[in-house]
Amino acid sequence: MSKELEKVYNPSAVEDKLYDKWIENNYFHAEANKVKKPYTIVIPPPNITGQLHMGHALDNTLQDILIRWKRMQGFEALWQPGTDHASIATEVKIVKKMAEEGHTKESLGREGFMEKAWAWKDEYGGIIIDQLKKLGASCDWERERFTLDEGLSDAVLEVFVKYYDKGYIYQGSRIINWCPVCQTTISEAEVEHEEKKGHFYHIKYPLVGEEGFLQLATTRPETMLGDVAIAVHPDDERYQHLIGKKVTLPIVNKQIPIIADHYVDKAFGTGVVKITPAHDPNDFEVGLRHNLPQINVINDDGTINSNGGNYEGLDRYEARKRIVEQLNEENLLAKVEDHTHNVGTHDRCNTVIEPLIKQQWFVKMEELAKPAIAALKNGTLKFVPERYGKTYLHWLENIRDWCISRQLWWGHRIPAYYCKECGEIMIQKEAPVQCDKCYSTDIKQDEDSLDTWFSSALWPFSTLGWPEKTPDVDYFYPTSVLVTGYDIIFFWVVRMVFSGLEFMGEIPFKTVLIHGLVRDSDGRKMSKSLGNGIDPLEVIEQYGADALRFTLVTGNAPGNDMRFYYERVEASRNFANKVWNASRFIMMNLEGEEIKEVPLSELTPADKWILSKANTLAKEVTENMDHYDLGIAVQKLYDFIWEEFCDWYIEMVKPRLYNSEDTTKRAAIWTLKTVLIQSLKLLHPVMPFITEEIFTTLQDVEPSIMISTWPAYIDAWNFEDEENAISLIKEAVRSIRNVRAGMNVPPSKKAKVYVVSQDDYVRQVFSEGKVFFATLSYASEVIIQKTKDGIDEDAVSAVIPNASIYMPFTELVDLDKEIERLTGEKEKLQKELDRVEQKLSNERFVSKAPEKVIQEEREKLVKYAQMMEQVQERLRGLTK
RNA sequence: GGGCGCAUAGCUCAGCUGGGAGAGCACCUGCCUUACAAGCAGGGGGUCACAGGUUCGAGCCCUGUUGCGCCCACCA
Repeated sequence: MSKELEKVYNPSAVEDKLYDKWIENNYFHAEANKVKKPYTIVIPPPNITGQLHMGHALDNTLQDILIRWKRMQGFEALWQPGTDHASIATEVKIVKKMAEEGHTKESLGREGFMEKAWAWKDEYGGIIIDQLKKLGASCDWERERFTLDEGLSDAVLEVFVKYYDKGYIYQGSRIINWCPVCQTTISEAEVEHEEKKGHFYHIKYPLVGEEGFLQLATTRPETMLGDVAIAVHPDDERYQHLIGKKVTLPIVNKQIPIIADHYVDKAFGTGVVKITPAHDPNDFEVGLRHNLPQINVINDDGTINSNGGNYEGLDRYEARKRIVEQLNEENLLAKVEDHTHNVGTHDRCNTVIEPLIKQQWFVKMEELAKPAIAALKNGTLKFVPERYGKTYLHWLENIRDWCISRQLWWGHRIPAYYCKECGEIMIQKEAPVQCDKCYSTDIKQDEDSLDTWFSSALWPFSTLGWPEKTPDVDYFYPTSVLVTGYDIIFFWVVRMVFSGLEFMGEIPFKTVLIHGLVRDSDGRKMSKSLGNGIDPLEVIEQYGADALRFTLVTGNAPGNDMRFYYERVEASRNFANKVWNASRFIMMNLEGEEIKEVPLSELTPADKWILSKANTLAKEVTENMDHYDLGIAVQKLYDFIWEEFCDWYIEMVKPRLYNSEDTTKRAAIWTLKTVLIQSLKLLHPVMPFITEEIFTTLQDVEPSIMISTWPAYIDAWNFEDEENAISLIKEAVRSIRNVRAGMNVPPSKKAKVYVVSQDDYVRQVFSEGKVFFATLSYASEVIIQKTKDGIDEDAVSAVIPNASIYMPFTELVDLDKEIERLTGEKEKLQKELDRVEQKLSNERFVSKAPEKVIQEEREKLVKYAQMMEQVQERLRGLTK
């Protein structure tokens, strides 16, 4: 009845099978359950345009680890999945595909377009979900949502109307960021500032009514077509006499006033600034202060409009070139300098954005930001690592109103209805049949749609059914933790927090776990344009999902970027294989019987030692996970399983397994199995597949490791004495191996090993561990005695605290080499002794350091002195 | 201009509230020991960027310096 595993772990042979099993058994499903405590994570909804990349792999691995862990801990663990319609990103793709089919948005019209768009969603929207499944994500797929589905759209309308009624949403003509390629507005957060090389054009504006010029510099000469003034600082002595006078605007040949405004920096350039309210955010403000006209000279597509006179129809950059030429011809161009400056670009398409004045919808942020700021300051909301709280605060404290309207079709259409008769604006969830005011039925809905983040801001509660009062909302909200990259704190985290506070009265999550970027092996960002991205699916195919997951959480602290390279994946894969083979070994030795509980009293010191270590491990791993120190937790698991369990315990136990007469054999088998299961459970959240495969093969009692119980610390498993005893034997084994290796003695060459100690306890420890001590130290025989009587003078020796070890080799040993080795040992010990003695003779140390630390130093002193004595004695014996 | 982070072994990185410097990979030596050569045993290798300070004690705390990196910001 004992089962067997394949010789080498083959992930692709088991992963899909196990995932299907989990799904079939509904293990991922969570429901409001009053008996249990909820633990909730909402997935950062991937774009339906997306393919799984390393960033997703990391983000979702972290979430899956937390969810699987909490599920095992007995929480009702919900991982809420779904996807985002990603309005602009998706619309771009849809339009592109339509173009290939010979269609445009205009030719299809809004309805036709939406049909195509939904078809596109049906075809591609599920790809990334399938990819997440390959990773092992234990989302509750029954609950999968989409930001444009009915319920979530209802939430969006509800929120829009409530904000509007409260006066938080308003429509206004403001200067906004316009993308001439995407032909839509974008929010502040979507503008990326790139340092670009450009020019500084110094232009002379002739004074009106007197000789001379005012010289100023600009990086965008084409905007001068829309200049309405030039400004100087009110206190600038150079220009005092000119304030209130006029200059002639070159090219346009129009007189514009010279005004004074504090916005101008006297020290920068000539201290003179051209004012173009329609195309610069600062100038816009200046224009408002001075009641200046706004002259728009740029069309939506980035060409010059009819206000640009001869330049009408030219692209903004062509116009720039020609305007500079004309200025030069007219001797009004003083000079052109090279100049690198920050240029705002659209984060989606990299186009230089154009500030334009347009009628748009905005969310007033001041009041909404206040509670979100307070939540962080009073500690209800926490960031891990903490420093990202500062990023969050800084953004909120300087927040500007949020431009939410987009000139796109793929998204939530703004629920604003205009009466064509009287111009009344009606904001309501359902389209009105007639005008509230004049009862006309000639009503038109606003053409614009909402920023995609408007709907994802509601994700933590809209996915649970809000605005309906569902039991799920009650039970699962607020969620427990949000896992995301630092790059979307502004876009998403901030907006979820203020939305949650506003509509639910509670923060949407207690903790935000921030992770960094996965970079390539040279530290570069993985990107499509560089072509340096690594496909997680390929890694999974080649090494297994567990190896990928393990790699992504190893050797990394929260919030830090990491480099991805295959050597690390190989190391993870090797670890998986190690676990696999250790399990295989144990199963081979189960002897086909179900091992019944063995009383702890029947365990040998070695058994108790590993059990005690496994017990401590459970405690520490749990603590580390509590603090989101997953990297540390994983490191501990790795060390324990590979070193303590495989390299030491399994080797210790072999002689007992191979000896059918050994009375402690059953205890060994029980311990092997118990510790293995404990290790598998602790490892399961990180490596779900391999642990499940082994767990279910190993035993028939429990159907799945993922619904088994997370190991708790057990007092009865704490064996301090045995830990000390085994660590003494380990030290002896290590020093014997060290000595043998130093003399090039092959393992096949066995030797008698004498353990000499005056200490009764030490002799007892070795005598209890005699059998495995012999194997591990390549001994033909182990003799434990109180004195060195009868031991060959030429025997090679090793020293451990309170005992000397002698190995008489039958062949000639190089005595000089032995003396050299012992001398080296002596020097090392002397150094340690000096250090400890110096410390202990320092009065201030003895009087100020904690008692525990002092005691430790004293113990070291005794130990080293004792070892020193043995080494010296040994040296005397050899050199006389 | 403001904020934040990083600088630890040849490489990539851990190092929790300060108490004798760690891992993986690479390197050197020896092993096909009946779980695993994707392995076993042993080993070399670090003025923890620099300079001060606090402390009995600093990789860790404070100040400053240098070099990288990121974020934010309206200097035309």
